Amino acid sequence: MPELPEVQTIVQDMLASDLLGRKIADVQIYWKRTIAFPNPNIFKKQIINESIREIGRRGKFIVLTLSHFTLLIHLRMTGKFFLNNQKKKTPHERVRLIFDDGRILHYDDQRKFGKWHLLESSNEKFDTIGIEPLSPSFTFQAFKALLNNSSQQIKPFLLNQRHVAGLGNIYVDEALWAAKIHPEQKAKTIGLSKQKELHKAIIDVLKQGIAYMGTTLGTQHANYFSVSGRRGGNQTQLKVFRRENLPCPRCETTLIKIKVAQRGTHICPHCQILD
DNA sequence: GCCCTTTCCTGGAAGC
DNA sequence: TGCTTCCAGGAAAGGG
Repeated sequence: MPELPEVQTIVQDMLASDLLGRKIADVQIYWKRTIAFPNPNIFKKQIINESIREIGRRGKFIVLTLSHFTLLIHLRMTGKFFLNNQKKKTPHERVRLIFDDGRILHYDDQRKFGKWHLLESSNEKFDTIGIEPLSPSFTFQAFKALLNNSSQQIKPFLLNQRHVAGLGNIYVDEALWAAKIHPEQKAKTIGLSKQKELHKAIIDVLKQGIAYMGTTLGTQHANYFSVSGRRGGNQTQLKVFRRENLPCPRCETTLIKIKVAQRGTHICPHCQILD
């Protein structure tokens, strides 16, 4: 599932694909509900003839700055992009953008959870998104203040995009394992030294994810591919995620899978103890 | 206002 | 073998 490192890799791929300055000549919508805003007819009218001015990321959103609008895309579980010249519709294609050079950006989304928003300003959407964990504003002091202000369990706290932007199930499990914190520990009850370890772990697991160009799990129906169709490499670096019944890389205790806030959660029952 | 539950979706896996 | 049920999960909406 695309989280910050996967979205970052997609953005880097789009930038490397010479999409900047390209004009959108046409658009096809195969699943109307993918277009969250505005309604699909208005969306079509507004986006045709727009040019791509900037390509970026905010949290898990891909941000395409166009001539007059901002296109925000959230891939959720199974959204993917492929850029090529192939006109044939793929089985799970929901939207396609056709550029003035003939290339087609196919948006594939098996489970139809992904959403596109075409807005005049991205501000309204970004008001509710928290700190970028790889930006200078993600200081330990800022993170500590957020933790000390929440009685939520640490796992759902970290998954909540209002606090820290871009974390999902994979990188939260990895960061909590690295900091030796149980996912059900209440945020405000985490001690100072573990708060510091967690702050560092979040940055480390995300940077590693980007360095390995994302995490691709599974084979046939893998949930993440870059724009060029390349698989990520970070799955070989995971320490706990989807590694239940395997030994903990730190202490060799058998890793287990539990449920926290309705999410499948992977922990080492020896390293990650509730305080 | 905070926290928990439900909903949206498909297809592979598990159960019978 | 073939059918049904369960499960995966990000984020928004609804409920307590």
